[in-house]
Amino acid sequence: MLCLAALMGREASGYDIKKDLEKGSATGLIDASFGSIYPALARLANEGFVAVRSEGARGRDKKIYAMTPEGRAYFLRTLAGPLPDEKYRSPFLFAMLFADELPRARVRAMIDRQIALWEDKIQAIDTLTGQQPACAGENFVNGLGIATLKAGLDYLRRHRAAVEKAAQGEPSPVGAPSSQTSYPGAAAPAAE
Amino acid sequence: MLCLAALMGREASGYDIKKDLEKGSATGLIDASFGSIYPALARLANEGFVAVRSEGARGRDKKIYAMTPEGRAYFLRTLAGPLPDEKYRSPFLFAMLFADELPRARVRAMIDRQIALWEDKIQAIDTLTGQQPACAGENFVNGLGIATLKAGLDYLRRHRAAVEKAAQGEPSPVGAPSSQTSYPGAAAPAAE
DNA sequence: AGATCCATGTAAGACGTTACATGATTTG
DNA sequence: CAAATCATGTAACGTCTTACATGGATCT
Repeated sequence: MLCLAALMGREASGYDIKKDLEKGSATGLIDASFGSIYPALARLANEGFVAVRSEGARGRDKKIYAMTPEGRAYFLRTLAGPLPDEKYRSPFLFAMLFADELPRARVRAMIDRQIALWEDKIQAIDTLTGQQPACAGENFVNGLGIATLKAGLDYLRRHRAAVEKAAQGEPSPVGAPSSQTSYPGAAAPAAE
Repeated sequence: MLCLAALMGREASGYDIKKDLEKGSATGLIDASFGSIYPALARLANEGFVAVRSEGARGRDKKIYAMTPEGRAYFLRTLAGPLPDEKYRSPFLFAMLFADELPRARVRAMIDRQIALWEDKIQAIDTLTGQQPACAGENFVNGLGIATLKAGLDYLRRHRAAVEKAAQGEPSPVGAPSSQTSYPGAAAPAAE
């Protein structure tokens, strides 16, 4: 699916596809490693959804893949069919659920980092949007990304004080929780 | 990690943990199947991070797990350590990237569905927030979720017209792309 | 009585990443 | 000349989901 998507726009080698995904506006939304790209391309070629052409450019052996009409039809048919649920895995948000139990300095650092990450992502999308002309679909997705990222940033900036206040005040060298909430028989800190 | 998180708030059986995750405000953010929960609990018990107690309530054999001080320390230490990157997998956004090539009716339906999903999620968070008292961390995460979801909804409503206009106008029974963009030798539609 | 819920666990399989193995070419 | 980049692929490993196997209890 991913490889087919990459080949909708142009012909490419496995290596090219990896680069495209890294540089694309949608990092974190879409990515794949060589270990999945190469087998996927081989399978797609086998099924007739892509065509391979070897190119010995300057002595290198390079396999250039291109979508076939069957591949295109299959791809669009799949996209138009029922889609799986979306999934958002955020270790940051997961950690924030327990901000009350974490040292304040760490909570601050995590939020700082998240703000920086989201700012960078907005920046990256902006830059890419300025560079290449995009179709309506891409503009739509990029715009949606920017809108939600901005809303997230805004929320983080406005509400961070509340969580940070609730976090554990004592720096306490490393990981020794200062107030145990309500555990029967839980008193010994156990450093390691 | 997930199981430890669930056991931060209360004692529970594997079954209970699954239910908690399903009913928690963070569906899509956090989930796990029995196939991963039970082995995880066994491993954690083996490592001394949780304690097991069998309870033959009404003849049923039920294993109730509770966090140990070691487990608690381990959990908080991990959360305070370096966190992996966040990942957002959205088949919807992925499909929208190619909205220009999809039938307009399908694009409309997908956006309608996404709006409904996000509305439901906001509703679910609101309801849960009203029911149970939460710590600062949970309120923070819930608030952030609502803020970004609302921004997303707002964006979808304001900009959907643009993508829908760019999508393929001809309904054309099923999956036959009406305008091939620029593929050398791509003329035969190939229904299947 | 039959369906549904409570409850645990195993096995098979899908999927994806990391690391390894290899080698040419370009750049500093 | 060394380092980075281009380029492909395999193998090991981990993680998770699905499906299966099992059985008591509760509800209709």
